[in-house]
Amino acid sequence: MAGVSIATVSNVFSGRKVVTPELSARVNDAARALSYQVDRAASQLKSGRAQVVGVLVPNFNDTFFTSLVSRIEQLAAAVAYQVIVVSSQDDEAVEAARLDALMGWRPSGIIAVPATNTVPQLLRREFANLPIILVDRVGQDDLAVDTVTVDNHAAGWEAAQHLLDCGHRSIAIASSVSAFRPIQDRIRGVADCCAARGVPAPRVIEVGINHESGAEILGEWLNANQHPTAIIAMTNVTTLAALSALARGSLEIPDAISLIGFDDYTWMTARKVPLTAVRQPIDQIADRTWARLMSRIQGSAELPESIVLAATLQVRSSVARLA
Amino acid sequence: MAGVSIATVSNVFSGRKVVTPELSARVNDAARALSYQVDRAASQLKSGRAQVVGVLVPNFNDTFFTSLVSRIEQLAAAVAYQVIVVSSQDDEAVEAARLDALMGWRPSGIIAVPATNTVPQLLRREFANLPIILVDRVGQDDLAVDTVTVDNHAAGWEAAQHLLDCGHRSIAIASSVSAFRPIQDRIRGVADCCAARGVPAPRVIEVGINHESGAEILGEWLNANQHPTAIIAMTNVTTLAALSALARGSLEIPDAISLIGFDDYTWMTARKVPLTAVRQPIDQIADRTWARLMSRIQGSAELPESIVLAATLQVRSSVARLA
DNA sequence: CCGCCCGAGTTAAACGTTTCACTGTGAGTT
DNA sequence: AACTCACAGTGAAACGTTTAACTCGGGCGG
Repeated sequence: MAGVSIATVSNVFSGRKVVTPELSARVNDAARALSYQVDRAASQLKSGRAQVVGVLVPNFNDTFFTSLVSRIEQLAAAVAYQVIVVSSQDDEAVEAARLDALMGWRPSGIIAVPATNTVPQLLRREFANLPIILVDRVGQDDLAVDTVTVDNHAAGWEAAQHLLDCGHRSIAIASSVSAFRPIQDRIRGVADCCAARGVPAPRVIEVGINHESGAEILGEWLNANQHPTAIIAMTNVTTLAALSALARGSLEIPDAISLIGFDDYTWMTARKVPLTAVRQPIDQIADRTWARLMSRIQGSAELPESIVLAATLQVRSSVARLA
Repeated sequence: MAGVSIATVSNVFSGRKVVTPELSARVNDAARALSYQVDRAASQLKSGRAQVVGVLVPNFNDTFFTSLVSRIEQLAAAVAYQVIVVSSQDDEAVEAARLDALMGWRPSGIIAVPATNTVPQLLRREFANLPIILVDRVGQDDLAVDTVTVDNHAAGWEAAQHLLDCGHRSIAIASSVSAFRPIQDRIRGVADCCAARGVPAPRVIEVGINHESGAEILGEWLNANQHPTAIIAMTNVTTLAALSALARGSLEIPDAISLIGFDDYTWMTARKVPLTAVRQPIDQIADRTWARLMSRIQGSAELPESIVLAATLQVRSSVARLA
C-alpha cells in the first residue's frame, strides 16, 4: 500500500536504517490506515531480542512489592520494554513453575525477589547467560550476581537507637518470618544497637506474613507476657498486625506502648497518632535495579555488584519519650 | 537427540496428537538434558494463538487493582495463560500508548479498567475482533461489550441506609471526582436513599484524587460549615483524606463524626475504632471476569452481558448510634 | 569524463514452531 | 485373502519479521 518493500517497513519501525522522510511518511500513513502493528512474535523470533524483562515477586499483597513493580513498569515503558510480572505466591513450587513459564518468553533480563533465601535453581542456571538482578530477599552467598538491597542492619539499628534515645529499655520485635535474610538483618541491627548501649536484648515474636493471623499471634503474646514499652515491626504487614493487636487490646499508642512501623505508606499518617516508621527508598531501589539491568543487557561485563541503599527513619508521633 | 521428528516434539509439548509413552519419555528426557523449552515467539507466530491476556489497570497504588491483578494472574496460570499487566497511571495518553504496546503481543483477550469514563479508542476498534471485558470504571451502559461492575447505586444506598437506621439525618459525601461513573452512581445511591426516607439531601464535597490536598479541602470545609453527623467516603483515597482531616481536627470517630469508608483494606481494621466500610467483592469480580473472557476466547457468540455484583457493607465501629 | 564511493532501497534467507497432508503398519471386517 | 480404517509418526510449507548482501544512481575527486 505504501509502495515500498517489506524491508523498508521494518526499517521505518525499527529505525535501524535511515529512510527518507517521504517514504517514511507513506509507510506511517499506510500503517495507520490498515492499523498495522509490528508483530512482536515474529520480530522476536527472527531477531532473538525480546525487549521484555521478567519480574518475579513473592506476592501482590505487600505494598512494597506492588510499588516496586509499579515503578519498574514505568521505567521499562520509557524505553519501550515490556514487563512480564509473575508472582510466586510465597511458594517455592509456584516460583519454579512461574519462572519456567517466564523463560519461554526469552526475556532480555530478569528482576527477581526470591520467595525464600535460596535462589531458585532455574535462575541459578541462567546466571551466566542472562542478566539477572536479585532484589530485597537476597541470601548471603549470592555473590555471583548483581543484587540491590536495603541496609537492613542499619535500618534496625536506627529504629532501635531512636527508641533508646527516647528512654525505652524494653523492646519487642514483631517479625514476619525470621528466616528471611532482610528480616534477620533488621533484627540483628536492633539487637546490636541494644547490645552496644547495654540494654537487654529485644524479644522477637514471629507473626508470619498474614495480617489477620499475625494480629492474633501478637495479641496472645501480649496477653501472656509482660508488655515491652515499645514494639518495632519488621514489615508493613507486621506493622498492620501490631496495630490491630494493640487496638484490640485497647493499648494506646504511644501512651501504653510505642510503635515503629516498617515501610511508609499514606495510611500511616491518616491517624490521630501518625506512625513513626522506617522508610525504604522504593523508587530508588527500582531505579538502581533498572539501571543495573539495562547496563547488563547492553553487555556490561563488570563484576557483580551488591548495591545497598539506606533506609531512613520517619519520626512522627508513635514513640513516647519516657522520663 | 530423541531420534524423532520435529513434528513429534511439537506433539509431545502441545498435546495436540497422541504420542506413545515410549517416544514421549525420550523427548522429555532429551528436553531436560538440553534444557529445551518451547519458544513462545515461534509458537505464537506460527499458530496465531497467543495464550496471553492483557490486563490494563489505572495504577498499582490502589489495592483494589493489585488484588484484582493478583487473582487474575492466578486464574490465568492455572490454565497456562500468561498475563501481561500494564498500567495507565490514570492518564489517557499513557493508556493509549500502553494499550498499543499490548496489542503487539496479539493477546487472546483483554481485561481493562479504563482510566476514565471514555473507553479508549484503540479498544473500541477491537471490540469486534478481540474478546474484551471492561471492569469497574465503565461509562455508558449501552456498550457493545461485556462488562463486570459492582452495583454502585446499591452500595451507596446501603451505606446511607445504615446511617439512617442509626439515626443520622445530616450526611456529607466525600467524593473524589464526581465525573467518574462509579462515583456518580454511589452518590445517587446515597441521595436516593435519603430522598426515599425524607431526609435532607447529602452535601457533596469534591476532594480530588490526592490524599494530602483532599485532607486539606475537607478540613477547611469542616471548619467553615456546620458538621454533619456522618461522612461517607466514595473511594479509598477520600477515606484516607477524611481520616486525616478528622484526626487533624481532633474529631473523634464515631463520637464527633461517624464515617463509612469505601473499599475494604486491611489497615481499616487495624485501628482502635475499626472502620465500617463498603467492601467490593474483588475475588468474585476477578472470577466472573475471567470466566467470561475464557468463554469469549473459546468462541462464545452470546450477546454482550453486563455482570453486576453486589458490594456489601462491613459494619464495624465507626458509625455512632444516635439517640 | 571516468571510476569510486556512499546512501537509500530491495531481495531473499533465515528464525523455531505448528499443522496439513502424507506414509506405513497392524488390527478388524467381510 | 483382500480391503478398510485407525493410529502413530514424518515431511515440508508456512507464519511475519530481521538482516546480510545486494542493486542502483548520483555526487565527487582526479
